[in-house]
Amino acid sequence: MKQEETVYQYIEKAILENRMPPGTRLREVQLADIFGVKRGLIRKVLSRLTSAKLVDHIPNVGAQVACPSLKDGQDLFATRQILEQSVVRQLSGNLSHEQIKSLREYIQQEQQAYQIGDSQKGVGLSAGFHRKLAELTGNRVLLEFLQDIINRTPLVMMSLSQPDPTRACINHDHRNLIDALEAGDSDAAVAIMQQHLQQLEGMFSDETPEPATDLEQIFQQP
Amino acid sequence: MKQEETVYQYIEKAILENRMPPGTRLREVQLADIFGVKRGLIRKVLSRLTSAKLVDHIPNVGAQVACPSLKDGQDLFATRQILEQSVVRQLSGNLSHEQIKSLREYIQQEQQAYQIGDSQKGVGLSAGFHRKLAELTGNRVLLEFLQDIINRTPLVMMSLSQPDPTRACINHDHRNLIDALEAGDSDAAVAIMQQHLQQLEGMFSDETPEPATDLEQIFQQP
DNA sequence: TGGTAAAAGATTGTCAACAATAATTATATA
DNA sequence: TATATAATTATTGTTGACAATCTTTTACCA
Repeated sequence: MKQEETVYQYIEKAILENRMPPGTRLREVQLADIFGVKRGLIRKVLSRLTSAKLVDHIPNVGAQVACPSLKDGQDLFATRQILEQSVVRQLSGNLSHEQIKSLREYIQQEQQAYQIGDSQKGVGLSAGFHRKLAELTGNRVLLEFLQDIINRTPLVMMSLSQPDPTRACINHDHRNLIDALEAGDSDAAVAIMQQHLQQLEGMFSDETPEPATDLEQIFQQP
Repeated sequence: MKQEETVYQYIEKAILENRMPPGTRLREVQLADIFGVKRGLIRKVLSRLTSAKLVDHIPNVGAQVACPSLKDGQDLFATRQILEQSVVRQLSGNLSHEQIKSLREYIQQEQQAYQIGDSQKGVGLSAGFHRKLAELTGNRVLLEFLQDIINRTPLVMMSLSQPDPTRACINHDHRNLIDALEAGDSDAAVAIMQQHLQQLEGMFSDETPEPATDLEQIFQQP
């Protein structure tokens, strides 16, 4: 695979999984050494992460994991409501049996992950469920935007709320949502999504986590 | 001003104003010579324009002005409908007298530009009106997304429709929209926006314009 | 003539060395 | 000791030269 893409995904994953809390400094030479690549490649990756708003870049000082403000979080969730409510309204009553079946299988995986205590995997699958819904609309621009928002959400949660295993999506909601989509009850589907996201947003507080320092250790486990 | 920003805006403007039609090749050394900057700076700018989807980049071949497909255009407009309908619904009945007045002054400028035949300026102001609405929501994420969409729209129109001075926003719609916003008639406001965008989208065809070749000439006039 | 292969040219991609800037430490002084 | 200032170190930013790749031209042959 393309080297740049690999490095990008490693760092992105480490940020999304909160192994590098907001504020953690990302030094170019250090990252280059860790991944065994040239500094120029790291610069490109950090630049991309910056435009994805996962990283803050201060000229002549450097990059650090982004620290979204409370307002950033509120605006993100407000926009997410607009887009995801539209998604479920579009999908409601318009999914094939195969598509419904595929969604049900997906949330079963999700549930299993939580049951065996792998909340890390569960959170990832929960985010994946929302992406899957966006994919089903077939609208690539909408998918692109929602992907962007979904990726930014973990950082917002980390910046603004206590680390808490229950902060993930509620699997029960996902099941109810699929039922409503299958039944073609678009009002119910929209209402479920609205409450679902509101509940997530409700977990904000004003705690600020400590930045990480030991990057080598963080990238031990791929 | 920062050199990179200046160059970015020059090239962006040239693309948005259709001085470089879709498919026009953007050679690094040529652009570097034109703007009197190093090639590295041009590479950064082209990279940013690529992630803004105004430029297509083919590895080891180079950059060219993006050629959005018909589906790209449809998806873009569908997403624009979602976001802009939400904007006017939020704004309806929630604007101060000053804000309404500012909007009216704005479309007066717009109208004047069209009346004196400066359709170039008119198109720019029309796009600005839509951005202004997004700004008034106060939601920076929403603004960011809509800005992105508004910037991509001219390229879509150029790729998919005949160059046509009437392709711009209809000023009359903008006036009616402000009236509805002031009156707090959100349903009317949404309906106006819906029809307004639909009309714009209706101008698609399957013509493909010729790429430009003489970049020096294009950048004569800043 | 038409088509294929080699050579030449043009263009993008990468890198290592250097420059510029910021952060840290050491030093001097009241 | 506390503060200001200078020297040092660490880090990011830039550049020119070279490498890799693609495109065009040329030469050759059936």
